[in-house]
Parts: sequence; C-alpha cells; structure tokens
Amino acid sequence: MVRKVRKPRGGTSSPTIVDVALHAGVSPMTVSRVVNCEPNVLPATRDKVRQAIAALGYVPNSAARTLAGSQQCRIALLHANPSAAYLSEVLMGSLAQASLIDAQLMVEFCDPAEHPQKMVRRLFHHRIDAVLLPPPLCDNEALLAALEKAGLPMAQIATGRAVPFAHAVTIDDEEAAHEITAHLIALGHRHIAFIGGATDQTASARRRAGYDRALAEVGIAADPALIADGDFTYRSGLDAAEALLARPERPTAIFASNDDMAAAAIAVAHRHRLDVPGELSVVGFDDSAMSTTIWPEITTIHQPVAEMARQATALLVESVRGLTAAREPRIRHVRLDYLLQLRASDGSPGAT
Amino acid sequence: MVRKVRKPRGGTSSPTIVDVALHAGVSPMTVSRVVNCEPNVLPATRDKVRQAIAALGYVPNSAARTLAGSQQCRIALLHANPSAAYLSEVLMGSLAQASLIDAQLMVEFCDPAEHPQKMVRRLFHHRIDAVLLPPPLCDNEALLAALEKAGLPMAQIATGRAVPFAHAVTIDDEEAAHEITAHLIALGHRHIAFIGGATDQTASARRRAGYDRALAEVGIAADPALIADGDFTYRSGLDAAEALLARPERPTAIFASNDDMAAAAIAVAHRHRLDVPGELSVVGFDDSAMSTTIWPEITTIHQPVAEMARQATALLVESVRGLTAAREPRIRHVRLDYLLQLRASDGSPGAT
DNA sequence: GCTTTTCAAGTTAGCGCTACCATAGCGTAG
DNA sequence: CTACGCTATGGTAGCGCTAACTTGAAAAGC
Repeated sequence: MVRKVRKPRGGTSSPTIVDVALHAGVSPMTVSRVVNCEPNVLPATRDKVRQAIAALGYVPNSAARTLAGSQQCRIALLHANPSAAYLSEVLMGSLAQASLIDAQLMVEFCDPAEHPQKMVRRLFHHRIDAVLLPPPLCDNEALLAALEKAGLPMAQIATGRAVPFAHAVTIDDEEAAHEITAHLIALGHRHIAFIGGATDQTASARRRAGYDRALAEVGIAADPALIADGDFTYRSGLDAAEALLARPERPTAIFASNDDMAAAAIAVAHRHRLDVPGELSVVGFDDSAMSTTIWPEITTIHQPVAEMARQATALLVESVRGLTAAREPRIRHVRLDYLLQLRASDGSPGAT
Repeated sequence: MVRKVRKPRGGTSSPTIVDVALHAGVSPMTVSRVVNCEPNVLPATRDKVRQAIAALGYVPNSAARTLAGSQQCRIALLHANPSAAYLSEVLMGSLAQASLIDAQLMVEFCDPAEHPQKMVRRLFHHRIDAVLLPPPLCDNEALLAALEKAGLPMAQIATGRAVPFAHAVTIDDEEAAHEITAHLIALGHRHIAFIGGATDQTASARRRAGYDRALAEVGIAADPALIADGDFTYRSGLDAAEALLARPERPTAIFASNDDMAAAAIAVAHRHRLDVPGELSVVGFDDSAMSTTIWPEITTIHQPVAEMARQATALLVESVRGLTAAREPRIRHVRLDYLLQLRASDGSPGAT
C-alpha cells in the first residue's frame, strides 16, 4: 500500500523551540522555561539552552506564544487629535512596550463630542481589553466614567488628577511648575507673569498651583494683573502675552503653561522689539517639538512622554493578564521624574 | 480503566471559528473561506455564515491566523528623529494598515551617522522582513544600498527620487510646488521669493523646479536675489527670510519649502512690522502641525502622510507575502494627490 | 450512456508554543 | 525504612486557524 505523504507546511524559515531543544539536548519545555525566565531550572541547563539559542539565533514566535498562552491582549490608544506632537511619542513608547510583551496596540480616534457610550460600544466590538488615555482624554470625566462602568481597565497618561479606578503614570506638575518658577526667581526675577492652560485639563490647575507656591515661598505677593488665561494654543498665547506686555509696568519674565504659548509669547515680545531673554525671559512646559523649533530655544520642563506611555502600557497588560489569572487587579499610580530643561529663552532681568 | 480527562485550557473568552461553524451548520473550513473572501462558496452558504458571524460577534484570532498561515511579517519603521511631527502620522497610517492585515510593526531608531551595515545587521537580528523609510532616511543612499544588498524589501515614503529597487509612495513635489507658486502669481504677485530646503533631501530640488517652472510659464525672469537657501529648520528660515526682507526692493510673497521655514518667515515679517498677508504673503509646504499652530495660519501644500504610510505598508506586506508565495516581487511606485490648503497667510499684494 | 472536469464543501494535520500533568531523583521527617 | 515533600525535567494535548488534500455531486464532453 502506498502511504500518502503530505507535503509539510511552511518553508525553511526560522529555527523553532524544537531546534533549540535538540541543539541543547533538552526538551522543548525546558527551553520554554528558560526563554520565559521561569524558576526551577538548573543554572547549568539554563546556560546550555542560552548557548543554543545564541548559536541558532532563535527568536520566539510571538504568534504561537500568544495563541498557546491565550495571552491575547488588545490595547486601544484613544486620541483626540491625530497630529498632536506628543502623540508620536506616546505611540513610540506604547508600541515599544506592546511589541515587547506581545500585546496588540490599536489606535482609535475618539471625538470628545461623541457620546462615550458609543465609544465604549466601538471598543467592545473591536474586542479591546484595556484603554490608554493620553491628554486631553485622560481628563474627560464622561469617558472615564463610561469606561469604568464597562469594566475596562484603563490608564491615564500625564493627567493632573489620577482617578482611583484607573492606572496612572504622571509627573508632578505642581512640583515641576514650582521648580521652573523658582528658577526664574533665582535668576533675579520678581515680576513673573503666568499664562494658564486649558481649564478642562487638570494639569493646568496644578501648574498654576506650583507657580503660586514658588512666589509665596519667597514672599512675592500674587499680582492678579500678572495672570493671563490661555488654553494651550499658540493663538491664546498671543493674546495673553499681548495683554501682559501692553501693561506699563511689564513683567520681566513669563511662565507659559506650555511651549506653544511660550513660543507665542516670544513672538509677541519680538513684535514689541523686546530681546528674549535680554529684556524678557520666557519659559514653557512640556518640552514639545515647538520648544527647539523656534528661536531662541525655549527653557522648559521636559516630560518623559514616551516613558510614561511605555509604563502605562505595561501596567495595562499586567492588569489584563492578571485578571485572567484571577489575581486581584491592583490599581497603580506611578509618578515619574521630570527635568528642568535649560535652554536659551531665560536669563537674569536687565542682563544683555 | 479510568480515562484521565484533562481540564481544557482557557476560559470563556471569544467565540471561535468552530462556534460560528456550529451556529451556521457548516464546517469550520467554510467559515474560514468566507472570512477570507475566498471564491467557490455558494452565496447562500456565504450569507448563512455571515449571519452567524454577526450573531456571535465573531472576530478572527489574529495570532492563530498568523501561526497557521505562516504569514508572519515584521516590518521595521526606520526613523531618524523621535519627535518629528510627521512621524506620528506615519505611525498612525502604518499601524492601522499593519494591524488590519496582521503584520507586526517595529519602530527602530536609525542614526544616519551609524554605519548602514550595522543597521542591517540589527534588522536581521530582529528578524525584520521589510523596511519602511520615511524622510529623511528615504533619501539616504548608503542606507538604501545596504538594504538592497541585504535583499530586504523596502518602501520609500515621500521621497523626491524613487529608486528602482524600492517601492515608493509619493506626491508630485514638483507639480505641487508649481501649483502653489501659480496660486501666488494668480493672486497678483510678481516678486516671489523662494526659500529652499535641505539639499540632501531629494524633494527639495523638485520643489525648486516647480517654483522655477511656474515663474517661467508666465514669463517672470528668475531673479537669483529672490532665492535663499534653507535646510528645513526654523532657524534657517529666520536667516533666509531676514536676508530676503532686508533687500531694498523686497518681495511681496515668500514660498518656503516647508512650514517651519514659512513660520520663521512670518516671524521675521512681524519683526519688520510687516502685516501678513497684507504686506507680505507667505506660503509653506507639508501642512505640518506648525502651519495651524501659529498665527496667521499658513497656506500650504497638504501631504497625505498617513495615507502614504498606509499604502507603503500595504505594498511591503504584499511584497513579503508574495515572495513566500514565489510570485515575482513587483516593485511599485505609487503617486498620491496633494492638496493646496488655503489658509490665512496669503493674499493679493497691496491689499489690506 | 459513461468519463472527465468543475465546483462546493469537508477532513486531516499541523503552525510553534505553553498549560497542565507526570515522573524521577533526592533530602528530610517520622 | 517508608512516607512525604520538593525540585528539575519530560510528555502530551491543545490554543484557533488554515494549507493541502479528499469527497461528493452536478455539469460538461465524447
């Protein structure tokens, strides 16, 4: 009888776990354990396996891994603005972590005007397991509530107010604002103006609080005339700076709540024929692309956006996989370090 | 004899192809055929299956699909600048397509100063099947050559010079530059200055060519004094615009090769107390975030960056899977439409 | 009429990996 | 010396899907 032999599937492709096992003289299971850094493997065995892996250039097949481990994890990155500068950083950080731990990242546009319930339904339809919320969506109460009601794990990135039912990765906006204000004070400034951010983003209030505290600490009376409202747009910065610089006794420094508004303040200063930083210091917040694009480059607070996104993604995946493993899903709030990024837009008052 | 019954694996989770098959009263294979839009399925059967899919809310498991079909496809998105504004758009487009067709996108930083050979080795180590090259890397000859030598399929995004061995998705830079220059001419401008882009990016020369052609077509003599060199940075735009506007007979319009330099030109104009667009029209190119950030918003050429990235990704995946299927890998060069994005920075000369 | 082709399904056998269980070897307690 | 636990490793059975082949029936060809 002629035994029919089927043609085997694929081509040559990459070495598999079996190849490594053969090469190392152990079972595939042991290789799996080494690859996944599980305990209970003798150091000698571990080394043998590691050498085999290196020799063959073995790279685990993530599809197989996901399938076998039923670790499927789909994370949605919700965003409100497709061209926001920080979105690319959020994406980079999140994507790096996701591909590292075999999670799937889906990018989803979320119109803030859309009914949150509808958004949630769309997420469910896409089989989303968890949601990543960068600003400004991280402060959208209705959305947060709807997601919580749906029982979806979520993580807020760079919010000023971490809610108890969501993971959060933030920097201390208040402390950062305090530090950059204190820096201006240390430079000798006494008339420091402040341009506020959008009121619907919780970080705005915290930045203002840091500014207030820094002034209060050195006994400078808060002057309402030095406070201007903005909404994080360049345009609003233009108006705010115009109002600030039109005053007879103009400030010697402006702290804008973000870099776009700081750039606008610099533009207004130039229009008023004021040298920056000679006659006016301007500092910003965020360290966005804008801060190094324009001239002079803006002294600002650097936020580790990519790192925040990376950690938020890690928290979510852990949370989703932990749920499957029936462990209690612990909510975590992580605070990362910011950095006072000194550049060319600040100096001592009266200095040339 | 006691037959040992193992506990089955996972939990409840999503419906599988078997569930759908049961519901529709067909075999899983038929469901697979319907899902993959293969031919040779009776319309009636197809409908039954589709209804079952809708009823159960079935979504194919991409891990299983990849594994079974051995369709593994890892695409590297090489980039030179982590915070470039367009990177987020490239990422969005590319990621959307990748997740749609179950390809894996890896984002890889590529220092242009690094030896291309080393880069290629890194890609091989990561088991990369194809490479996506947004600007400025898409014009890096050494890198292109190294990738070709390595036999890696690649796609250039928005290059001005598509090489024969790489896929390319572009817009017609020359035609676009011609159109925006013609637009200025139609507005009544005769003294139109040009700020050039970086010479190592092939799009720069094409934009210049479009400008030249538009002038020549209406018989305006090329005036070397109206040409300034830039390198796509805001800073270079500042210098270029300064030189242009310092001339006794200053131009009535400036066409900058990108938006950053156009923004710089506007800043210089304001410093010179020139109204934009009343006394000076300024137009840019790219439609980057900058063009709507500053005031007045810049009239520019919109490039469909995300769509270019999406199509480039699709071409690459097709190319990789086609190779596996032993079909001849056809190189394709796709040209997309740009859009003249009219905003507030242009007007007729002499108009208030 | 019967053979051959064509089409619409179904069956089988993995893809590469890991969860779960089994087992062998060894040390410690009773 | 047996009982028991503990550790290091191996065996097996899928995870959900699809490539490759098989089957059955209708259509086409002689």
